[in-house]
Amino acid sequence: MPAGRPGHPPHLQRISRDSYNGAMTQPPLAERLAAHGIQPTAQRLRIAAVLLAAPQHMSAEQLLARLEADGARVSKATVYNTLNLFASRGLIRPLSVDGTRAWFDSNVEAHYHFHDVDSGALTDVAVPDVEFSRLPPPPEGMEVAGIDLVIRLRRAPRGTGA
Amino acid sequence: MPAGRPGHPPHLQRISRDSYNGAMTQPPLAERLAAHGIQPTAQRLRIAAVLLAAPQHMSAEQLLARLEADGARVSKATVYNTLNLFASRGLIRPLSVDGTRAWFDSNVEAHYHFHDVDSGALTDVAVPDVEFSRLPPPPEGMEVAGIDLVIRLRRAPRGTGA
DNA sequence: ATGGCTGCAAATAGTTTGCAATGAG
DNA sequence: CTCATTGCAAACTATTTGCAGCCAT
Repeated sequence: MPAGRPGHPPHLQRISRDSYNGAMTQPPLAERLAAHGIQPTAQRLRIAAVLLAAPQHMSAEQLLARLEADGARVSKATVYNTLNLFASRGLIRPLSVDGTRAWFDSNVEAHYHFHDVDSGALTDVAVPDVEFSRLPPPPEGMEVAGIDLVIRLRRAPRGTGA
Repeated sequence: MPAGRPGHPPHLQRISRDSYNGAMTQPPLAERLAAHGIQPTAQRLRIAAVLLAAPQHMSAEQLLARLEADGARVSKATVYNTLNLFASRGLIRPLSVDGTRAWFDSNVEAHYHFHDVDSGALTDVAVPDVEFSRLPPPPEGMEVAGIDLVIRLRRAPRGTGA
């Protein structure tokens, strides 16, 4: 049932809570949001549909552009608010890779990143690909909340690649 | 020649290239700058004097505040320009720890960081305290330019600290 | 005189916030 | 009806840029 959107162009808003997810292995978006205590509104679902479609990294700007290209009607403020909401509820993970922009990772599982400093591209590094044989103990009264590992890459001088 | 102190005549900069460093163990600042191909101007030396005084992390804002408190006359633009210049020449290292601000680390030696997510405090983690027993090979044609490791800390529930 | 560096302020970029309007229950 | 959510624009914060003046050469 197409949640009646405000008298908006009918062809644009056709997301109902599961139409985007019917064929996927993951639980429907609405449920995933609900599981994190997030009310499934139309724009939240659209945002989730784009960002949570696959493990990926997106900036607010990218996400907004994508939404607009898809014909979704979501304001910039809502994109930011929603991303922050998702992040605060643990649905997505904010990344600090480049100081100028905020990135959000739809993959909240532990993992690390390659960062191509030339292109800015971010690539996942699976947990088993990294192994710490030693880590410092956290200071008194502190505990480790997470480990962010970013391996910066640059183009190899030449022929050094493999 | 005594370096200008707070409340100083509007026009003149009386820092000469080494007045700030005569007693330190490191090579004079002017030489350090020169070694990185940076011309030692008055404000660059003042900025370097503050930031390079010890291994530490500072934001542009902090640095500017400190300079002003010290009575140095350096504009915000110059602080940013200088930090970027220093960073591009490898004199300091930019850090991406929190997406909202750029941090600069006066310690360019390889090392890692603790980041207290509550207070925002940054603490160094020495290289020998971390050991990787496995790291992924960089993709074809790429080489590792650096590794940024940030261990996020939060206050332990209680009594879990030691 | 020349060229590099600086200060200032305006311009950008990214993100947050205030508030009225809107829609779901 | 009521409340949460949204959109818009203005407000903010962090950073960069344009340009004229100054300094050392």
